[in-house]
Amino acid sequence: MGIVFLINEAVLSEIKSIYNIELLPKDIIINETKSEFEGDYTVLLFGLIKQLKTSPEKAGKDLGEKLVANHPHLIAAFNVIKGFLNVTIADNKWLQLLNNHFSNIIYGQSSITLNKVLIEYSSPNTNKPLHLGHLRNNFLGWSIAEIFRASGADVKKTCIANDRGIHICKSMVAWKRFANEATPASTGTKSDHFVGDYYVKFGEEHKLESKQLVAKGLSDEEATREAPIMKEAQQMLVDWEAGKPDVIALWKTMNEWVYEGWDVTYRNIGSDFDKTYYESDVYVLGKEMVEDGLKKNVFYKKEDGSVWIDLTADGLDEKIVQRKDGTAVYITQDIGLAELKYKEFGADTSIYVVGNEQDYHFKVLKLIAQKLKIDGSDGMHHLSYGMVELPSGRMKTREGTVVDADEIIEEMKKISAMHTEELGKVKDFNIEELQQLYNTIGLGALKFFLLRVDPKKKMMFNPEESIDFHGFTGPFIQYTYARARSILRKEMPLGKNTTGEMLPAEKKLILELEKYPLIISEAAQQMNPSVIANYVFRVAQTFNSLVAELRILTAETADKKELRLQLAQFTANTIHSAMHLLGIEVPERM
RNA sequence: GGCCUUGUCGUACAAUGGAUAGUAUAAGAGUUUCCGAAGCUCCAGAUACAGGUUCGAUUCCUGUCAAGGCUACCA
Repeated sequence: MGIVFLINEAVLSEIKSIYNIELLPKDIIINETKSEFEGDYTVLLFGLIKQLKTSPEKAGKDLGEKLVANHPHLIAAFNVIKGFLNVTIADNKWLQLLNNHFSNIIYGQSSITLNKVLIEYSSPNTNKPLHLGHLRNNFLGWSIAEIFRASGADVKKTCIANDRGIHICKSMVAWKRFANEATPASTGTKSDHFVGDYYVKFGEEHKLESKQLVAKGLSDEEATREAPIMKEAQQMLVDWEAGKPDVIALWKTMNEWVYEGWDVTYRNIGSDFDKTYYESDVYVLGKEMVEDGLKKNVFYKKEDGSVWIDLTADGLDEKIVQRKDGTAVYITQDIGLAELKYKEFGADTSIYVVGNEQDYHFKVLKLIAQKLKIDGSDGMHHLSYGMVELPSGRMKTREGTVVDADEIIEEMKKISAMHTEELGKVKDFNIEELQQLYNTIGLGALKFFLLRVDPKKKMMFNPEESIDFHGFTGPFIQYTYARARSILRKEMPLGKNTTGEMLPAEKKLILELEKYPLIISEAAQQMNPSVIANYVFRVAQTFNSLVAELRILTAETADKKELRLQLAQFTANTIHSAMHLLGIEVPERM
């Protein structure tokens, strides 16, 4: 049991004995005591005084006295300032908690109800390589899965490859027009980048043709629609759905190129999936469900043959679910996929990790799923994350401001190599060990940078100065781990119980370490890895302060040495575990 | 225009309605005969604006201003 829980329990029982009032655990608010005040934890009394019919000062005094008298093993002292009851935890309690952690707790494992969670993440379009925004998605999805797993859930991960649609047709049209049968192999280009280059080419050509049409007197909007290359792409989508052999063949080839390139990137960043769905497979099911929805009168057909849903009663608009030419739109596949995923995984909670520009889309999707009575639709949850922005604003393919995933990863490794060589602490490493280390540090820096911010918020990425290796960063935490391990390589704790008074630095670290299980459940509840990132940083900081202030291997007494060795080990274990929840590895030396 | 999000030290990020609003960076001052200086210590510096709700508001509500997103028979 965590310390906060124990205090809560004690306060509840004393309130009952003094005032004869039964309160619930959630009625008691307990915070950490601010460092300027005496004490470890603070019970807030303001919210209680109405029910207790007394003043905050009186309630604090009465409660404090009872707590110390009746729970001496837990609470050693108290003081009351205004409506704040500050309590000091008994030194022996800290030691007991520490030892419990050593013997009982397996990190990252707790025993909440075992519910089934399905996480869909990554889900890129097959017309270009992955960029920085995808990385935020991938790191978030992977981390959330791990955090849920640590909270006791049965987690599966899926990916939907958006492998059909106008976007891939654009790359295909441009390739047909301009490539002259070139291939990734013939040009020596990473294959997903190769396909992406033609997507960019399409955009350039489209802009050119639109301009010409505007010169002929068309409006911007008309020109955009009527440009021959756009018409060509639209025709290709119709041909694709009709199964025209040469279109299908080209589509298969170009998609294969993209998958081949992604595989490399996914392996690099550690993304993995229990199952990958393909839009080209599931859109058919989606269309069947549109038929079904028409029969159920959930959808309706307009005169031109397009199919719609009217969501005005729910405060939203009318939304198209199938075009007049009979082809599927974006949301059609998601309707089919929702049904399919429930059939195959039966998850009560189904999380979609998708950017917040699709907030509306997912609101609509959930409503449609509920109206169609798709199983599990009530458990659908959009984990909506903010864009990664550059100092120049949003990343734009056309303006060439996209930060490419492969490039940034390479860049991070290079910087890691540079720093490592400068410090010269691992001169005995061989080439493979060095490569492994640069990979660990570089990816660690990148992942930590993207995960340390609340997912809901947009975040800034400044290529020049964003990725730092000092302060609130992955490498700082990795460094702290290596430092703790270095001490432990010299001597391991014996695992004995120790006695004696706690010094402030020791107590601070224990207080931090003791919270870990609580932090995991908070992160799971909020679906927010930044909770873990902030926590593990505080642990590292606190440990470093202790190391600077106190001696471990040459401690004043044998008991102090044992205690601090245990703290070093506990710190290392916690860092290792918490960083794993973020998908970040930690090196023994760096 | 309508709908949704977000405005916190120079910069990047924190703060279930609680004490003097934290942290990191950059700037300034220290700190290596002693367990790893990618560290540690000290020093400065911010809640867009105006109201409201209450014992108490960065947090909740309203308005103004600012930024971003959605408002496609794109995905």
